[in-house]
Amino acid sequence: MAKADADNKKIQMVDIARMAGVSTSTVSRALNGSSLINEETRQRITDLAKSLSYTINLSAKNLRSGENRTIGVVIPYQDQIRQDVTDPFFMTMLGHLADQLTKQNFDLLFSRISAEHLEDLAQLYESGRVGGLIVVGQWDQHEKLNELARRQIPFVVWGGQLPRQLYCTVGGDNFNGGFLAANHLLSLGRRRIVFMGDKHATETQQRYAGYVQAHELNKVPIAPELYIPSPFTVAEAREDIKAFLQQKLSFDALFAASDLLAITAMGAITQAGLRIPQDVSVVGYDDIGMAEHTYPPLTTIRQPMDLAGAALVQNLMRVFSEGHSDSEVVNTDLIIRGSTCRV
Amino acid sequence: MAKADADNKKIQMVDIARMAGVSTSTVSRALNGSSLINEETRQRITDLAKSLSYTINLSAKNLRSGENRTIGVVIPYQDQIRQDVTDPFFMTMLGHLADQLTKQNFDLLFSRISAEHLEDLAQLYESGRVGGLIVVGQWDQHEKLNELARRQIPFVVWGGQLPRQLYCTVGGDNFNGGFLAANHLLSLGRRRIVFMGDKHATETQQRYAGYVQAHELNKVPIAPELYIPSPFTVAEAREDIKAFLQQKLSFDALFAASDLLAITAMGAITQAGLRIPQDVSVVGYDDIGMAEHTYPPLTTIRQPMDLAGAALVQNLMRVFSEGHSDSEVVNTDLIIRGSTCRV
DNA sequence: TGAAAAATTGCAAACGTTTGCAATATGAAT
DNA sequence: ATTCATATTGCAAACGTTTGCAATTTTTCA
Repeated sequence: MAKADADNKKIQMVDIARMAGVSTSTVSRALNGSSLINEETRQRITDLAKSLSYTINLSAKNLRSGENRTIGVVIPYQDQIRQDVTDPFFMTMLGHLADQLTKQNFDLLFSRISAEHLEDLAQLYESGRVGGLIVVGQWDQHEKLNELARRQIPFVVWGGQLPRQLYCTVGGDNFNGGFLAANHLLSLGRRRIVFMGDKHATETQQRYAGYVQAHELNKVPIAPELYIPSPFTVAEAREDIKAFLQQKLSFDALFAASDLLAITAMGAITQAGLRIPQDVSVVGYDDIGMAEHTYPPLTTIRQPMDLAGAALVQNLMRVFSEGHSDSEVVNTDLIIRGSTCRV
Repeated sequence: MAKADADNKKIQMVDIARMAGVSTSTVSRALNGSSLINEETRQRITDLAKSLSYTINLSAKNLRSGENRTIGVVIPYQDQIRQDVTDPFFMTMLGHLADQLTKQNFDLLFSRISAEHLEDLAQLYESGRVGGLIVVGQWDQHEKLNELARRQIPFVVWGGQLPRQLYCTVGGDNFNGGFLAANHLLSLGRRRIVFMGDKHATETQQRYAGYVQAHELNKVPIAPELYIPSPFTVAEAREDIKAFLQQKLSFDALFAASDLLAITAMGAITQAGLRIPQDVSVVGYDDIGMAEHTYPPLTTIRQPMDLAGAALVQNLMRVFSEGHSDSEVVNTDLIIRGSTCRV
């Protein structure tokens, strides 16, 4: 299976060496940019290699050198739902990570792993399959991640910072994001703002804290019934918000922990006969591509994904070289669109 | 960088062999399920390996055996836009592929490559990084893919079948999908159906052909001006449809080549003061998760992504073992929701 | 009981690189 | 010319597995 064809033998270092009239050592060094090699020789060899479209055998290289330029990227899924996390947010992140890693000459191994079994990540590293890991989404697995850190596995996490955290995270400023969203709504005169999201997830929790803080600063009390504990998946969210609407509670705004939730909510709200933004103003989170193109266009909190991807990779490199890296927070911005307006 | 720690030496076969009092050959065979090994011995060794949480070094294994259980998955991006393809469709596909590959004990190497430079895929294979490739999205690169097939690179493509195709594709029945969509609209009494999509892409082209066929069968002429040549990205789509609406052409339905386009179009149409579905009925393509939760919920063509992922993997295996595999078409279904109604 | 067959194991040579060290060639300094 | 430093190259031993073959043990059968 997937064996090299017997006939069409792949060209390798020894072939190049023979053709160039040098040893494989020289070829190896030339191709790796060693300073030991005569510049003219190097040129000759690299040209030859290129013209033969030689590609080095990575297994052999990794085996011998002990390095591994493959990074595992993991987007854990929630076990109960055993379903794809299709939020465009993740795809965007994945794209940026791929770009950054490629730029630094790393490969990206994509792995699906249950959030409940993050310990399986260790195996990915210990088998030599990957040289390090990037975990996108911390969910509520803080302890398991700490355990991995104790085992000296090199990894970084997209998520929020927590007390006594042994690993490096890069994340949006969730507190500030939550604050910006709620504060925006409050400043528009909204007073009964529904919060929608799963407070078990670290990031959502921090967004909620920002939401609370905005209320306090504006001296607006929070009605505890205005909370929809919806997870990140759309299917249940729809039911949750419908059930919420059934209760006929009075509310004039909604802040959702993701754009996907927000868009779903907008659908249900509109269907219930309420007008957006006049009756209910809505704010999302992430600024996924579609947010700009819904009707009305969605006001949301944007996280700079390109910077985030770069920061994740950079911090992982630091973990490699220094065994540790401080956590980092990237800015968040409020993007105001048509889904919010003054009362 | 990413080197194994010098102190905390990783356990390897020779260690297990020593502890079990056998040779590494025996350990290797035991762990690989060779029939040569005594059942009791195998049990002892596997238990030992598990208790030490031994993980085999893949580089060494691959190097020696010549196998490679890593599959490259490529979602080419359009060069001009040099931007993430964030359509949830791709993420869904990626998830299913990951599941299938994992189930068969393969790893998934995610690679970003420009659709214009598909030839770079060869290198991915020839360097031994991957044992085979899955290309998601054929776009308009038929010839380049044929060239790869000529070079004996084992790969399969998610996309449509074309004449004189040297490679294996798995795809939805795009013709039928287009037919179902248009026929549904026509049967509702719609007569001026806008088609939105990039006819350069093979798949879209075939959907268009189905759309044409439905018109012919229903003896409804197609107005050539009812075509919006929009690519798969949302940003431009928005402009395109706005420009279209400016023209004030009369139309009573819209069929978009992706749900993302359809949802974007719905936003613009609603904004222009037209009612969906009464004034304009809309049909999308893909049935992404959100389609059910827009307002109104989107009528669309569903492709069974789980089956598709499985079929892609299975066909790639066949390419491995037989050097070739016939192309395959998975069914498409019309999912009727609120965005379409009788005139 | 002995010989042949079958089952189980070990030896040692690969796999395609990298790299410490030795070897050679070149140039500089005496 | 000789010596010594420097620049460039090659030799050969790794890296951690797998696997053909030989070696050993056990079983079978006459």
